[in-house]
Order: sequence, then C-alpha cells, then structure tokens
Amino acid sequence: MERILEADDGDEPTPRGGRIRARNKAHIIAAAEKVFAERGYDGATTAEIAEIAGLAKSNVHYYFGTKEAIYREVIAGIVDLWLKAFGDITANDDPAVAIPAYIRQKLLYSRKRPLASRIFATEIIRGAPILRPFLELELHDWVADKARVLERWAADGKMDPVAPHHFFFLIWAATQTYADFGTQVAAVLGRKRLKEEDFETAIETVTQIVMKGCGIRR
Amino acid sequence: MERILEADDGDEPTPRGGRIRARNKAHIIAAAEKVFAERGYDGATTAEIAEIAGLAKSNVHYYFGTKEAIYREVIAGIVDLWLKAFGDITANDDPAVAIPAYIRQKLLYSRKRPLASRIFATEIIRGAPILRPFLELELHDWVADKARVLERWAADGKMDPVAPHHFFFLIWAATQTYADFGTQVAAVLGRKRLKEEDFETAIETVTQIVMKGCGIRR
DNA sequence: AGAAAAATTGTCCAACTGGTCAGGGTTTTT
DNA sequence: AAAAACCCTGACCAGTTGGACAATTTTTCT
Repeated sequence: MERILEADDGDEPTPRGGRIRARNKAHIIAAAEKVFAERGYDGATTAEIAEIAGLAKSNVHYYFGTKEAIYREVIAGIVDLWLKAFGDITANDDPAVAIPAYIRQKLLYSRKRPLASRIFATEIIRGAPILRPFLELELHDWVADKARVLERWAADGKMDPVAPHHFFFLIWAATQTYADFGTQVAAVLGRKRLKEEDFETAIETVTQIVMKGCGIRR
Repeated sequence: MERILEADDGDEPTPRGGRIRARNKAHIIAAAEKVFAERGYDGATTAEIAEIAGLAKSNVHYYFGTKEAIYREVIAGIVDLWLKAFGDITANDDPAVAIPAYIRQKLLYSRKRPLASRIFATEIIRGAPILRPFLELELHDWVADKARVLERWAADGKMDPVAPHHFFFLIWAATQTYADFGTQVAAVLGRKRLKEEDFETAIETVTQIVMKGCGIRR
C-alpha cells in the first residue's frame, strides 16, 4: 500500500521471494486507481488496468479474481487516507492551530492524491455501495466526537457556535473540490494544470474564510 | 443556450413533429438523468433508460440516435441550471444581499435537482469531455467578471480582499456537496435522507461562515 | 539438482451492449 | 378519405468485457 501513485519504470532487477506478488499487486492497484478515477467503475476495463500495470489481463485475474475485488482494495486504501487525514483534534487543542492544520492537511491530499479523492467522490455519488458502512460507523462517530469538541470550544469562547457537522461538510467540500473538480478549477483559472501556488492560495483563502467566519482568533 | 454543446452532430434541419415527440423526449431525458446519475455514463444502459421512460429500447433510439446524444442533451439542461443560478451580481449590488441570495439559490438547486448536480460532478471528474468548452469560455468569463465585482467591493470597504476565484470555488463546493455527497452527509447526520431542516441549517451555516469570513457586514 | 509452488499467458466464451432495420401502426394534413 | 408524416417495435447483429482454464515458464524450497 506504499507506492500507490505512478507505476515506476519497468526494469528493476526482479525482487525475489513472495515479493513478486506484492510488487504486482501494487502495480495493479496503482493502475486501477488511475483507470477507475478517469473512467469510473463501469467504464474501467480490466484490460486497460492490466496494460497500464504492464501485465497480461489473465495475470491480473490471477491476483484479483474479479474487477470488484480490485475496486474494493483501491477503496480500502482511500479510506486509510481519510483516517490519516482525520488527525487528532481534541478539546485540549487550540482551534487556532488545529483547524488550519486540518485544512492544510486535507488540501495537501487533494494535491498529492487527486485520483484517490476522485474515486472516493464517485463512490459516494453512486450511493456508496461499498463505503456505506464506513460512512455510517467510523465517519459518523468521528464527526459526533468532533462535534463535542467544537461545542466545547464554543462554550469556552474560543469560537462562534457553529453547526458542527456542517462545519466539517464545508471544510471537506472546500478542500476536496481542488481534486474532484480540478478540471473546473483549472479551466476557470485559465490554467492547463493547477500549480503549487494555486494550492497555496487555496489554503490561504479557505483558512482565512473559515477561521474568521467561525470567530477563531489566530 | 443549448447551442453551446452541439459540437459534433449535424443539427437536424427542421424541428420535428408534435407533442408526442416532446412528451417522449422529456420522459427519456428524465429517465436518463436518473440513470446517468446513479450509474455514471458507462454504467448507464439505454435499456434501463428505456424501461424507466416506459418505452421500447428501439423507440429511445428513434428519438436519440445514440447514447451520447442523450447524455449531451441531459448535460445541456444542466448547464442551463448553472446559468440560471448565476444570477446577476453587479458592483452596484450590496454584497450583504447578493451573496446570501446566491448561496441560497445554489443550495436550493442541490435540494431540488440533486441528480443534475451529480451528473455535472461526474462529468467534471471524468475530465469534462463534453463540458470543457463551457468551463473555459462561459464559466471562465463569468468568474472573471465577478472577480472584478469582488475587487470593487473590497476597494469600497464592503468586504475583505479575498482571492475572488477561490471565493467562488468555496461557495460552489460548499453548496453542491449537499447534492453530490448527499449520501455522506445523510450518513454522518444519522439520517436516511436529508430533510428540509438540514438544508435550512446548511444555508445558515454556509452563509454565516462565508459572510463573516469575508467581512461582509449584514 | 529436482520437486513443489508460484507466476504467466494465449485461448476461449457466455453475457451484455449500443445500435440497425424492415415492417406495421397511428396521427396529422390535405 | 387518402396520403403523408410520424411513431413504434421485435428481431437481429457485431463488438466488447469479465472471467475461466489448461498449458507452460519461472521462482522457491528441500
């Protein structure tokens, strides 16, 4: 689950032992992430995944019995990303520090792992057939917990009282849009691709509006 | 308005026939919106569209030669929605009125036309094969125009100086998330479906954070 | 080295999909 | 009431796709 982005160039000396399996599975997952992101679940073909992974289609089916199995593993990796990005926000933290850090973290994932974000997005849009348990259990509880933190902060005068759930919806939306809607953002900015500075401006703008908008003194 | 998207097909020379045609095409478009929204472009089948529309598959192909033609027409309708939601924001308007109205308008579309919003989202995520011209021309120019309005407002002390493009990215994201990610929002809120009051809270929260965050005095 | 395990691939196929078409039915126009 | 225009459909088809499988090669283990 380490090397997930670009398939690396072809000819490292072949690793030995059971590593062939690990390496090939990683290549398949990386290729699948790309294909699922740009074609969607149904649009993706195991043939294209195999080609990008540099394997024969039948070999892909040797490692993953079905296309859905590949998809599930891709999704599992994406959930890990979310869990990492959660961070640890507690009532003891200073919102003036924790919130900007969270926004930055989220936005950096949009920059570094846009494909993952897009797959996550289409999975949700499709009605979350795979991710529903995650949403209803882990995510629900996490937000419920953080909602208490926000209320505590509000009670302590560290921020305005804000509907806590919707506070997170706004941050998630505002940060993921730079991955999911990257095409739109780039087009509107008149760019071909988003640059580093675009993400810097995004971080500043989102942070500024959210912080001041919630009355968090920096 | 619809001309925007007619890139490839040779237009029919004469607008055809009667009310049967209009009615059936409307049924097909409505069905297609549903199917495209929950299955994606590739996942959608003309057979399912036909079934939901209450027509034989061959009859669907009688009205729309190809699946892509159906998709293009669905997309065209969605662009109209966007254009309507644009509203007329000018430098003469009071941001304390215009911005909340815009947010509300956008959020209401998420409530009333979630399927349209989701199709728009997947189209963008796919790389906007159909919508790219719209993004690079109409939308780009509209935002460029509104950017000047925001700068004027800032110069007049009516709001803080905020990167104008990113200001809109945030509003679009924060409002459309209630349609595109409705499944996630509902799961986190512990609901089966979003209720009227959820949208009311959303409107309040987003408006509050954006307004105060940009220093717009209400 | 030799056996066992793992990896690889070409071939094959059943299911499905978008789309065609000829023929027949229905509505509108003249 | 014909003709003309429009509407409808079952049957059909060619291309694609996920997946199965047996045969073969490569790697690992003893």
